[in-house]
Amino acid sequence: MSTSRDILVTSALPYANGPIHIGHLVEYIQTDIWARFQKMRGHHCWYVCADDAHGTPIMLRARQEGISPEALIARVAEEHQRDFADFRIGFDHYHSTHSPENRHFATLIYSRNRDAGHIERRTITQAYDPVEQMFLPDRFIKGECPKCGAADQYGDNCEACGASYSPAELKNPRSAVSGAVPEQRESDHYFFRLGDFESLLKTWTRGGGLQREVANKLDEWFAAGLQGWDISRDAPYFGFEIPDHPGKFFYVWLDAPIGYLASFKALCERKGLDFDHFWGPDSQAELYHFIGKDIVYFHALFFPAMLHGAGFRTPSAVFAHGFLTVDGQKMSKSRGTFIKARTYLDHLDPEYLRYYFAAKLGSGVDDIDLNLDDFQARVNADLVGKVVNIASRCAGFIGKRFDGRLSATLAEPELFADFIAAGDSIAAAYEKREFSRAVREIMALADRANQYIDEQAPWVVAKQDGREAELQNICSMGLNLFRVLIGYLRPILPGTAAASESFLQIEPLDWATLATPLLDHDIAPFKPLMTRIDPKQIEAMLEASREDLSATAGAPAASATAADAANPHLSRDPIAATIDYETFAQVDLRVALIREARLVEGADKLLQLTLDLGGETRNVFAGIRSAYDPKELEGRLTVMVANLAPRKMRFGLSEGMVLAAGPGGRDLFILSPDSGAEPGMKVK
RNA sequence: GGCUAUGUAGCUCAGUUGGUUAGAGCAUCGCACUCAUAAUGCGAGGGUCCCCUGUUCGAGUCAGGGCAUAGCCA
Repeated sequence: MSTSRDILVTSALPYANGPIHIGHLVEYIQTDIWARFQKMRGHHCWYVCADDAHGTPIMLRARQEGISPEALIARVAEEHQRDFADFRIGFDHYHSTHSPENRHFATLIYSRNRDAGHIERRTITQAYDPVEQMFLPDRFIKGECPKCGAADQYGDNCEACGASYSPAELKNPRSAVSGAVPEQRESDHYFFRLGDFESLLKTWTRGGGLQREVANKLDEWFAAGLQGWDISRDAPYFGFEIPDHPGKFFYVWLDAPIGYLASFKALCERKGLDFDHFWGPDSQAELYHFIGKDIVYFHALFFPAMLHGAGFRTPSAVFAHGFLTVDGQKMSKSRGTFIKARTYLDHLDPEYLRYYFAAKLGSGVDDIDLNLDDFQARVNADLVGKVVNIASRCAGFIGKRFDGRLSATLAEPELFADFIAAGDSIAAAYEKREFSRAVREIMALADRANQYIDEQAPWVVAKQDGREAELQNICSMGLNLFRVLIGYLRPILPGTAAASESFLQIEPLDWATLATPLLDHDIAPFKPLMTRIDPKQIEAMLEASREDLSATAGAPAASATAADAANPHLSRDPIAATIDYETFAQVDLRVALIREARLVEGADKLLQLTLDLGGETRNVFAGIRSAYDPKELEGRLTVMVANLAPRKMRFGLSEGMVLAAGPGGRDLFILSPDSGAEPGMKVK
């Protein structure tokens, strides 16, 4: 084996506003397999990660939950780490971007780039929410698509027609936070001059550390010209304040990748490692970032440029992977295929998913599909039927007839040598992240092991007197083949490997010791190492995932694709997940008489309604001015949500809402009960 | 719309620099076996390699144009 390498690997940082799901796990499992493989090869490999804890979505979510952002990210960090640990993701350290180390490095990298002239100030115009008194990220502005007119689209692109545009182009824009009409306001922002690093980046791109597809993408970006990158955000913002610019904060995407440094720094403190050996400008250590293909931009352009500008080394390589689909389609909440890590763990063994992903992962950026029927068939056939079964077939004889003792000699040294020789090719596949190839080769060996046992027919030998030594040799040979197989699978199946090691009563396997067969050795009684997947478990997991959704009713339903546009309403606004009656009954709908309707001074979308509930009146602001003249509403009956929390608006307190359908503009239609209904009647 | 990928058996995927009759696992069917968690072994059937047009003695592989799917467009 070659000399020991110093390797630092990372997975992208999960965002701290929600739980880990099986889509995330593709990356953590991929990275973990690679890191475990490197460790088995005897290299000094460190695997670090962290929660990405800053930004507007976290700030707003915390506010929505009525807790501080710190409390939110602390809770999520705990959930994330429990999920990762249960999937046997073997981080050497897990940190947070909201940490002193990260503040230190973010500030350092910023100030060094600033001092070198790579930061410039520009005044930009941005949407501003006058009610919340904050600037709005594109995702927090909603309105009608300027191309197709679909209502309720985000500020960056349209989910109905796929158009992309700037928030300023949206028709009837409004803040997703307060509902207010956004204003355009100016603000000073700080930009990282990415263009200063074009030649560095071109050299780095050609350095061989990037996948072909990713390098192609970069060439495209080079051709388009590198633009400055806005790295600041205005208060209020949950993040790090820029030291020399009070009221300005580092954009979350600035300090997220810097979290790799911060997390590793914390590991260095714990383990006494030399940080500069890995991150210094002349570092000879290897540095790899595993990421999803959607964030190549940040990792292959900004991050290396900022590191270089601040006097750190650039990554050896960035490894992008594709997305996960389930049964050939995007994960869907309504189909139950939006499966959280925890939901999976409640029903299935993590080893199954680790194996299945490994069996499908290559070094490219292709999406991979979790086909649930295939998943069950493949895990049962390969792992239980083939691999674990080898141990099971042999262990009984060794236990019952030889008191758990393996032979002192190896029955088929040539076959064993073939198994060991195959290790080079398997290792090469692991090294290149061609896990699916490694799995194919390992399974071909498992087939040979089963063929060997079949040819030798120990169950026949066992019935013949005087052939005891032969029987012991055959079964010992089978168990030695099993030991090599489980060694090869160890990066993928750490749990099964550990159980096998304790069955064989051996130290944790590494690549080098596999070549020495286990002879004249006592093993423990055999216990099943892995059980089959029952389809009921998968069905129960899907069912639970559907239930997860109803627990969070009110979350936006899965977005519809432009393809199923037969009915534009259903495709723009898909039917939400099923809820039970109790959930529905929480909404108190009442028949209301519109006693008075008035225009609202200063609001071009609102009408102020005075609603009579038969003994109680409510003041409600309704966004229906574009469709109704106040006079035509007075005296009408309609339906309102009577127990909606009052909302303070600029024009007063709104104590409920009236129900209306339609995309907006003139096409808004409020509900009316049939004649006979009286104000205050409950709708149920 | 532009760009980057992907499209091979019912399912999931291999197919190296173009080279005989396109492969594997699962599923299906037949046979054998009964040590093993109904596991295993042997064998069979199953293909318009998305479509079209080229290049070539020869194309799953290369080029051009379509179609479908996914992602990116800061």
